[in-house]
Amino acid sequence: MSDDLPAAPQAIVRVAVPVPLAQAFDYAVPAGVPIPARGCRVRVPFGRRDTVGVVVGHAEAAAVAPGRLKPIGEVLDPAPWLTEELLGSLEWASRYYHHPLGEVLEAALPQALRSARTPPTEDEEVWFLEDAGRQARENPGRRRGTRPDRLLDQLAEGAVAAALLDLRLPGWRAAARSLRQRGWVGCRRVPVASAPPRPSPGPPLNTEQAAVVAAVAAEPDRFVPILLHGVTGSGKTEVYLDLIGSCIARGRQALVLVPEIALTPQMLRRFRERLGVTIAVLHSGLGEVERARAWLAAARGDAPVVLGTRSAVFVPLPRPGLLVVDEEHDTSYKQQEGFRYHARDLALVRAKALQVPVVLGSATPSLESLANAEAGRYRHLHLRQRAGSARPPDLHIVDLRRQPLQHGLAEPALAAIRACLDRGEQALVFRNRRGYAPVLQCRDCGWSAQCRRCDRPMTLHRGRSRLICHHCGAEQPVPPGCPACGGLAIVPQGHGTERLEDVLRARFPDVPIVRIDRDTTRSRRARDALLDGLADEAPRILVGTQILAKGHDLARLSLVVLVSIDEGLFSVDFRAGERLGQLIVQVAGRAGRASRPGQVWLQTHHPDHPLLATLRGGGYRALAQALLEERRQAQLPPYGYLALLRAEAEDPALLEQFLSAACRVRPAPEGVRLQGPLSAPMPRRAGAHRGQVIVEADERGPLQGYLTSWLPQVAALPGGRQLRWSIDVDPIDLF
DNA sequence: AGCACGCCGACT
DNA sequence: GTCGGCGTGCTC
Repeated sequence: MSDDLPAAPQAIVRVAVPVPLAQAFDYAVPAGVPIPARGCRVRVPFGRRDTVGVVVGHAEAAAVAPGRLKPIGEVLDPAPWLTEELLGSLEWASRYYHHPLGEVLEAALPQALRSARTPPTEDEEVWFLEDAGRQARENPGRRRGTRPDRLLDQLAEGAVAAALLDLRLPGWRAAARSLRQRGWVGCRRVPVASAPPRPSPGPPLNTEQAAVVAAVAAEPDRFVPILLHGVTGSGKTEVYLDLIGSCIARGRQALVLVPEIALTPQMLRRFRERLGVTIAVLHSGLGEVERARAWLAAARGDAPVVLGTRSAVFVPLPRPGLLVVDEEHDTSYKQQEGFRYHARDLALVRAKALQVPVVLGSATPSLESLANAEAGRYRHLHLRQRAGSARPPDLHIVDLRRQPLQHGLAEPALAAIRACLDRGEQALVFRNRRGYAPVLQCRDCGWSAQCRRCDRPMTLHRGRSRLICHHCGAEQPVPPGCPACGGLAIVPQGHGTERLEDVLRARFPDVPIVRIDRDTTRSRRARDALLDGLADEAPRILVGTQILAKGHDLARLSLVVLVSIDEGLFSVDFRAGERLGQLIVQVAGRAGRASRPGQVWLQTHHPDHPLLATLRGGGYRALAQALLEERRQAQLPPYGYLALLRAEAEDPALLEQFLSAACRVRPAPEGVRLQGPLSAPMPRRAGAHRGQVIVEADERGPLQGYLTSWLPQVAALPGGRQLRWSIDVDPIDLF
């Protein structure tokens, strides 16, 4: 009888596999195996190997001949870790950034979940002393110093996690086993995140801060995008903490994104102490196990607060309540290789899908966000009051054309530093170039040290006695004489942080000088020591790069000198002006956080540059207005839309051939323009020749439509395999 | 991306 | 005669 029944239709799942291919692949689900839901990881045979993919759909019939359909190997998750919302947002991102879904999913999952291994459990094994063990420790005749004895000592104060015992007492397990048989010790599993909420109250909010909190509280379960424009020192973090606190109180999860360098132990401690909950932390410095643990804690809904950098935007939030993007203008939110997403933009996409408020905070908002606020798409809320000192810093411009510049620092700036130190305060000398000198040049024949793989000057690092290329990392010894003419007059040109440190040491021998850049913070220990030292309030001079531009409150800092900003004034990059304005304002914000107003001294050969005049006259707001107007006229973002096809190859002819073929392969429709082939602003890097095609459009829709039809044709171009190419939607720079 | 297959140069 | 170069094709 049952033989006559039609065979049950075979279940087919559509699986995204981590390969650079746009399609998903169909697999059969063997009879008797429960059909995995969307978002479940499955092990599948793929070509001649096995890989882990994610179920992205179900199908009635396979897209390939039944004979080619393979069965899935194993269902790795009984229930999906990826929520439907996250999967949907990732599918959106895959389409928007034109990056294969399988690779997007690969980027979103922690490494530990990308393989078939079982994910680390979220509870941990802890060992404790039984009463019998406690009595045994009292026995005066016990043999001291043996492993079992030391284990008893370890546990005497209370239960200890197995992971910690691994560190403190290598080889403890054998001892633990025998002691457990005697009933002296025991072990159990406890959840990691079991700290009861014990929030401590923060300072009372001022009216502006309270207004922001009220705006979010009014509509907690809706997508409300808020641009929180708060000057440095206005207490944006207090607003976040208050919002997160009420989010937790409603039993919801908050996701907070911060730029990489802003996520310091100090910040984490502040969050922990104020919110009184365990914070799941996700950043690049984490080990894979810790990373997976934090991710899973969020995915299970156990972590009330997730704090992380760019890739934390991919964390599942089963109980979503609030998204925060701190320093939303920061370019480190844009991934610059592979899947080139923008975490801030994806936070907006997710907040909309999750129907929760999203707060974008910055003292210097991106022009994109300002335009969105102006167009009414975001709510624009302000924090104008600086806590403590009432006044913004005074801006002084040093005209380098009228100043003899012996040492990179002009006399007025040096005098200001002296005066600052004499007041018992601290000065910050900011220079966006590490190393001793950006160029090493022969005075006789004009030769300069160039990187032969990048065609760019190499930076002299005098402490290490090396010439280093900051683009590809190539190193050379410093030549004793000019390699071109044999002369001995090779001299360093320009000033990096290392040289400024020397200059300042000679000029201010009585004052401690602390240099903070990638070279002095290379090792973790050195970095922690330097950052801990920042709390010191004695008079001194800090010299450094970007690293000093944000984070840390430096209570006694009252003077900031920007050594040179001229590169930023005349860069070819259309975002250079915006970046420079943000940098000046952010660095200036370091000064005068205490009771005294700060001073900012800015050295330039172009004191009359309109950017500086606007910034001086009307601050960041005025500058942003002016820059937005320029962008509008040039049809550049946020009033135009860009995508960039980048390519690099060893052979310049191959590059040219590929890019011009890409320009011809499909004509751009009305409203979309192709520009190229162009050579990249840095035409050679690490030996590779680099070029690009710019795709411009007046609207997002036509740009997306064109990319969707164009890119498959670009991918099919002959020769595409001999070079590296990628597409960058909403590029952040044109390099 | 992997990983195979496949056709032409210098080696045990 | 093979080991091995990387061009091209495929992966449900």
